[in-house]
Amino acid sequence: MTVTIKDVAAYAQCSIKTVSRVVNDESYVAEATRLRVQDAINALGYVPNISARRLVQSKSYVICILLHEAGFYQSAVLSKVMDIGYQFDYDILIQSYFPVHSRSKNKLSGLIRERRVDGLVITPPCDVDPFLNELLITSRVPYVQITPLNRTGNIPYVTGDDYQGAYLMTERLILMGHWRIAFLSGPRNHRTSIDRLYGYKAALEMYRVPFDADLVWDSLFNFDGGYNATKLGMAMDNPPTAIFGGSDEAAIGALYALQEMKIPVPQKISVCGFGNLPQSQQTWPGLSTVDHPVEIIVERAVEILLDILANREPASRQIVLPCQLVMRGSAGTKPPN
Amino acid sequence: MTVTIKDVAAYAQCSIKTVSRVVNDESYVAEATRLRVQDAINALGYVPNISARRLVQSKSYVICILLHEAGFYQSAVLSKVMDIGYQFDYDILIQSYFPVHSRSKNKLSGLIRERRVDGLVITPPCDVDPFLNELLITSRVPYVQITPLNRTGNIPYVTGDDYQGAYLMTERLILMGHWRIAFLSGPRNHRTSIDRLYGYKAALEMYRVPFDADLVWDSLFNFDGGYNATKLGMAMDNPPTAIFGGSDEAAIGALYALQEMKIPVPQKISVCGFGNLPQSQQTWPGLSTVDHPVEIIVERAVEILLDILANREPASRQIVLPCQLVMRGSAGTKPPN
DNA sequence: TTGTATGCGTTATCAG
DNA sequence: CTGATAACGCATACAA
Repeated sequence: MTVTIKDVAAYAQCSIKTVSRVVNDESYVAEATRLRVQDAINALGYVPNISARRLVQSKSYVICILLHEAGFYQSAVLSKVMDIGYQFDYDILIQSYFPVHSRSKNKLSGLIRERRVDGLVITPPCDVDPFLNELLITSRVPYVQITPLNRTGNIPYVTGDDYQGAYLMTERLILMGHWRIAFLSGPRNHRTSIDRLYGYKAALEMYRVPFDADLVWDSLFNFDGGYNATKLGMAMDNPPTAIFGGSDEAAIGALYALQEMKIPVPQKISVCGFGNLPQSQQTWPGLSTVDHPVEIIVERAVEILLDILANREPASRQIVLPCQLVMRGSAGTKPPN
Repeated sequence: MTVTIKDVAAYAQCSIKTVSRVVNDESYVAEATRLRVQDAINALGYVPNISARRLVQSKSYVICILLHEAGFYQSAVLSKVMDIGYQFDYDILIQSYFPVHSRSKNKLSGLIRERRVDGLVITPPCDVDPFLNELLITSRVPYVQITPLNRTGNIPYVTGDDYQGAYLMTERLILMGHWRIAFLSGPRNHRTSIDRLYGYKAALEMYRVPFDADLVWDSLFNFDGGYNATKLGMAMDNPPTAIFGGSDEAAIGALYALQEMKIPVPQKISVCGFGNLPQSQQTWPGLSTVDHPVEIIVERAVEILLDILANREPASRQIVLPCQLVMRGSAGTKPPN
């Protein structure tokens, strides 16, 4: 039925090992033999059986991208993954991981323990889950983390410089005259959220702008969170003249809330986000934001993983990429009182 | 090194076949033996080698979702895929397919011909590519299409009723007093685009609203297309009082253009989309749109594929799901002249 | 209810 | 440069 390496060998009148050599581009094959084998392969339409190769090499040639939930950030990650996926020899598996579902745990556990994947890229906030960490350690499967919580040890990771990005944006807002800047914060165990808050605080301090804890609004980094926080926060006695969303999603929620309250942006209040997700350039006004280089981060993470799998020492195992401001229409100078 | 079925058999003092039976939940195993084997498995930490199983069964236990590019629609598809992926025994591979890149072709070709995947879900507009079709036919790999161009033959597909959805929305706009309704059309070879245009035309006809070819604006179904078309179209002598975007993306582009031109929505002009993508509820005003049940479509498509792979006859092989209107703030009654 | 023997299609070893 | 042969770990007829 299916044509195997034996058939090719018979057709080309050589041993299967020689066919194998040709298929795998090994050296020490006479040119004449190589051509004869190539012909045989074409004539018979031979395609190597990947399962056999995997079995004998104990490799799956699959890497897994682990994602927590399906949000806009995750979509951006997946976009890039798709984009590069066809370029290398590994297949890319996507897997969601919800620690609360035991089925999800089992699935992932099987994936790793049965060696169905050679390595993983872990996206936040999967890395905070103890079960996953235990699994990764005990199974000794290689992995690279994206923006992980814990950056001690020798585990490879790639991340954007959230602290620096938040600092830059806060500084910019201050330079535009804003003194009362609300910050939409995210989940407490999310490293990204923590760093961005610190960056915000650091800039305030540097410019001697008093920090007001009442201006740190919990948003969970999503649309609804940003919306609710803004609705609530703008009702305070002394509302801010700028809102800095720790994530684009939250900032877009804030934008929506302000529209609903008929508070004009940026005339009355400025709004900024963090991420520079595709959505941020489609709002009106365009969302000023911090470019968090997701695409490069994903690319680097996959590169490192592939290096490790190939026993190459990666150029760098721990990468922190700088963020940049992207100013659009949603931020302006502080309005006169 | 690694513990195999033999080790378990030795430990449990039985044959490997018996271990195999226990592992695969086959009948005809004495309860006592089963327990002994279970103990051995636990004691030794045995995990079946998936590659060996795959080799001997000639199955990969992997299904592939084929996507064309990385847009918001694709993100919605992936979200759902992720959401259900951990529930079944197959691993999910995502693969992009750009017919113009030969590398992309090679990758896909290898994936299918090397039987690295047992089946595929094809999303639009991948299905219009002749190379892919040829590949799918000759390789005899099972697949299910989502919203395909060609619906003849016996190839399983799942789609939303684009014609009906567009009809409903156009009707609604007419009933709100609109007579001049622009339609943002998509790529000509995109079945979705064609059907939505027909639905639009049919409603106009039904209500005896004259069709004006100048009101069909090319948008490519994306943000930029919608933006450009609107900028251009609104400059005409007799501009429309409503814009019906054949896709949410295009409609969001239109919304942006109108904001930029300071034409108030919905006071001066109504805007509607098609898709009900997550983005459509985050614009201001909220985008009135047609709910295209992507999630259900994906779910059904995967179900059908799994049925086929398990040699079960699917409940239905060709499914057309109705669309529903979702009215939000962006559409209102026609303004007085 | 249990076991034996064989094959799946490669890659790897080591001798020619 | 080439080839015979042994793994790889499991499933499955076929026996017992």
